[in-house]
Amino acid sequence: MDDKQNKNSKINLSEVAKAAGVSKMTASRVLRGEGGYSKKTEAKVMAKVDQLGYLPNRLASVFAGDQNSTFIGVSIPDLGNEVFAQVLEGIDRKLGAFGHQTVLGLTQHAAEEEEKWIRTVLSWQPAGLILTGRSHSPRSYDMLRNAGIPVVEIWDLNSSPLDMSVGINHFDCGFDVGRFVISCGYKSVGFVGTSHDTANAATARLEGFTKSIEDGGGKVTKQLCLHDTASFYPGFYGTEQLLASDRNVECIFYQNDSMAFGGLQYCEQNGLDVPSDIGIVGWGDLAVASVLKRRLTSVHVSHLKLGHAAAEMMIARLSGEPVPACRDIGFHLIPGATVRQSVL
Amino acid sequence: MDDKQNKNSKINLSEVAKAAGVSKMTASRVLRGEGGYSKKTEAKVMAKVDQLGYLPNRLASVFAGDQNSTFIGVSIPDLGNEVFAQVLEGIDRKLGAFGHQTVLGLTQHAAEEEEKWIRTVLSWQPAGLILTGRSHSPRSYDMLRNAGIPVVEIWDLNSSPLDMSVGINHFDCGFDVGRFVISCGYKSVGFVGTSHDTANAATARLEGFTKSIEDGGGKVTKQLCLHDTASFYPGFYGTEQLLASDRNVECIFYQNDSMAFGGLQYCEQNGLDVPSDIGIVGWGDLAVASVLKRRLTSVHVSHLKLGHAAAEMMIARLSGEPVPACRDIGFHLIPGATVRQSVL
DNA sequence: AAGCGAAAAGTTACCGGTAACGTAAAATCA
DNA sequence: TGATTTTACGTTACCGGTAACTTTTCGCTT
Repeated sequence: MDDKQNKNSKINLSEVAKAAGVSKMTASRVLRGEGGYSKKTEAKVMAKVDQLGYLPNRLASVFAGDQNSTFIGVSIPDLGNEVFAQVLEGIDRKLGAFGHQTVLGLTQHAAEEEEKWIRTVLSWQPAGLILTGRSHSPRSYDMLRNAGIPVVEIWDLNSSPLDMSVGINHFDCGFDVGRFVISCGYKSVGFVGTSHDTANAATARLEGFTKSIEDGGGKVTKQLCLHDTASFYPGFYGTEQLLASDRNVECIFYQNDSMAFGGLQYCEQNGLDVPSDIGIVGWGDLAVASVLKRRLTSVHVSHLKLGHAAAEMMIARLSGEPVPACRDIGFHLIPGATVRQSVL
Repeated sequence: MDDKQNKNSKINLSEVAKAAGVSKMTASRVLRGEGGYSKKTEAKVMAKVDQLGYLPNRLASVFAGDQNSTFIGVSIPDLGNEVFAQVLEGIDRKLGAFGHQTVLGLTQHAAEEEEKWIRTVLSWQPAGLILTGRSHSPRSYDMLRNAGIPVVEIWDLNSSPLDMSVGINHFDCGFDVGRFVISCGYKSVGFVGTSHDTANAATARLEGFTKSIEDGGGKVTKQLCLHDTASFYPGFYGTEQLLASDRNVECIFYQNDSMAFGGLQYCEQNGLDVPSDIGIVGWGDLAVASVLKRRLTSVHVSHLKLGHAAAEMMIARLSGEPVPACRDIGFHLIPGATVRQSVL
């Protein structure tokens, strides 16, 4: 009953127009501020809009206008990783400021999940898509190409993106970290992360890291890829596992600072001094690092800025401005104090 | 040119039907699996769907069917607070599993932002709304009532919700924490948080806390509401500020564990022993607490479960099942080791 | 073979707006 | 004042699907 009444009370443009004594078209013009009507008419229509509490049906107008909607589909692997939460926040804030809406998709790092989500979200005629990661299923590629809408791939910089790409080069980043670790005199190092996906950015970092470690005469003796979120506790027990299987590791590179902090705690609670007994290197310059006594060796990346950049590229593209295909937002190494002093 | 071609290549149901040699309606029936067609026809249509890469236009079908969409609008204050990121993750995962899409809105704890977002998202004819918090602008209330769609208010349990409510009673929660703090023998206590909004859940916790502290003969001598996110560093400098203005505080209650950990770090780095010099109480049982040597005194709330519950209520309601107006997901106090031993 | 009912397919109208075009009224001009 | 332009508004058709109804086809019965 209540429901029925509500449905009845959901007034549309025709009713507003009728109430104001004008045609539907005139009311439409007034609402869009398109011009071509008198002040008097405008006042009449707006009065009725207020009085009746009219809310336009954007579904209908997008549909009618054959234009795209203001939806932007945004896919993010998971929100348990602080990094992605920040990226999403950056994207949504910027998009919102420009009148766009975020349709969220959590893909759990799985290409099939992403494909399912892409299919669904495309059926809503979004204005564009922002996807995390550069590897998609073949069908996803087909759908994305056919859709003919802007696509921004974020996170891992893609020199030949589907359309646009913004992020950093994770291989290079890992490489720089490795070189730095070598310069601190470490030879036998380990890695603790959670990515089990070869196309993943963290994997790219590990590859770059391994390369420069080996170039420098060292060795990544042990790498752990846990099936878990990249958060504190996996860093803790990952460290335990790694050290249990290889006691000679001198320095550990973690997927991010949260994990690194978990590792720090493990060491501290097990009588290992950082950095004299073991070196700890994080990634991302995350919030937790800001309160530690000893500056965590890490890599600064502005995740919020990454989100902003992605949204800006999308918006620029939608308004017809020329947009470069790739944008590198850069990173910089934070030497920190959780490794031995570098000779550099 | 590419664009034009893409637009042309965006085929619709009519074209599929024509290609398959059937009417639009028959093709529609096949795609919806509605029945009333032969196996042979089904095969013909599906073959063309695959061949042409047809993607249905959900905008049109929602519009035509006069049904609501599968969108659910979800408003969240911010993602810098781990708590809300978890809630959102819980909501989206559950909604996704039932074929719904999340349209995100970050309200920055501001009722006006929320109102703007509600207006926009309602124009997309969502199936329902999930809102964080129980206080909305008068216009928001009007719009929500007029929309005639299910609304779930999460976070702070609302005994007279707009429609449905799920969360915990934050006043009671704060009250329990206060009673526990009193039982540990503390008299002069402080609070560090970030909420400057009186209708906020954290404020409700503070009120409950203050009540029981005063009931127990103690006093909340200093309360700090920072204009910042409820994260690590604000906990750190908030503690510094609080102690600078009142050296006699024996125990501090924080808005969440992240802030509490920031406080812990401040104390440790400034020669204050926890718990002998000062007691630290967090809230939320967040990820960082899992790796600390000393169990952080806190309150466990399952944020993921809260998100699931909200989505479940929404889905149940949409499928016509009876749903209780309120659902309390509960909490429990974690005594921890960052306060003096309780006499309880 | 005619009759009948069910299954399969087609027709029409419509959802709520907007583009494109048409027309009446007001303003400007010769 | 009549012709011409401008402004203000109305009409019609359509976007891409689906509900409701109608028509055709087909198998089965007697």
